[in-house]
Amino acid sequence: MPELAEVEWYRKQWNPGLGDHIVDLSLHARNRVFRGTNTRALKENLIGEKLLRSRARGKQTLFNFSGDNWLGIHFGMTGKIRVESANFRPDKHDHLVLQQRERALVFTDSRQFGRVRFHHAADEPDWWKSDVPEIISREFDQKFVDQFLDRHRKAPIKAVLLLQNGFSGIGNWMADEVLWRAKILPPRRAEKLRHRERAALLRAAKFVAKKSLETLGRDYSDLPRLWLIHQRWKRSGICPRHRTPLRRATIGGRTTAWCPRCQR
DNA sequence: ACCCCTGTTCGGCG
DNA sequence: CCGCCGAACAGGGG
Repeated sequence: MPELAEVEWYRKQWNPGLGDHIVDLSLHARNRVFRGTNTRALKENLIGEKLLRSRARGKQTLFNFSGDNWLGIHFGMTGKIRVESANFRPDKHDHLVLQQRERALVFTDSRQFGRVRFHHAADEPDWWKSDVPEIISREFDQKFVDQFLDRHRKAPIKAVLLLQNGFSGIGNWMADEVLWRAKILPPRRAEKLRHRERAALLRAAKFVAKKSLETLGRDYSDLPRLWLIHQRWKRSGICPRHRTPLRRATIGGRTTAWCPRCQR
């Protein structure tokens, strides 16, 4: 599921455990989600510590524990986190369980495209440090978008929207939503976009990010009825504006849906 | 059985 | 060297 708003919602799922100690922890070190991670250090350091706070940025999350401990979770395609009761027994795809006295904090990922990282130091981990502005921030402005499009001028705009160095937290459905709202045809090369279209792209990206965070990100309630997302995976999806049948093709390696009448 | 998938990385190739 | 693109990763669902 996870694009920025869904990631924000997932992040909050562990909130019931804020302020409580980790009394035990289970994981399988060989699982792919722990690639590159020192799982022994993770286990030895985290047990006995308290979950203090968490953050989401783009598709990444960072959980901060007492004793200078940091846990980073990326959800990939199928990762998710949730809370279970204290007597929870992990199933096959429950790769990490942080046991607290009153509950279990669980990370699940059937396909294991996600990733769990660990860092033990006073400072934030290097892999969390980033200069990429969040889409809803003031730093994500026309100048930033224009420069990013110029750096990827030969790529289809759909593919550019999926690059996390520029459009942090945008994934496949959000990219289609943004292009539909900005009325831009997904296969067009970034260099072909006019000033007016670049401005529309910026506006649409901010709008979709903000509105998604206010609905999905807050309590997983429904996105506005007239958004493209409700149509894009239907066999005969239609444009929410005027019911024109949507078109579909693979662009930037991903299935893409668009309205041939609205988007030029 | 076969095809699809809201993500990322890597190697080939132009 | 740069950058685009398809394959690979791995499993579940239609």
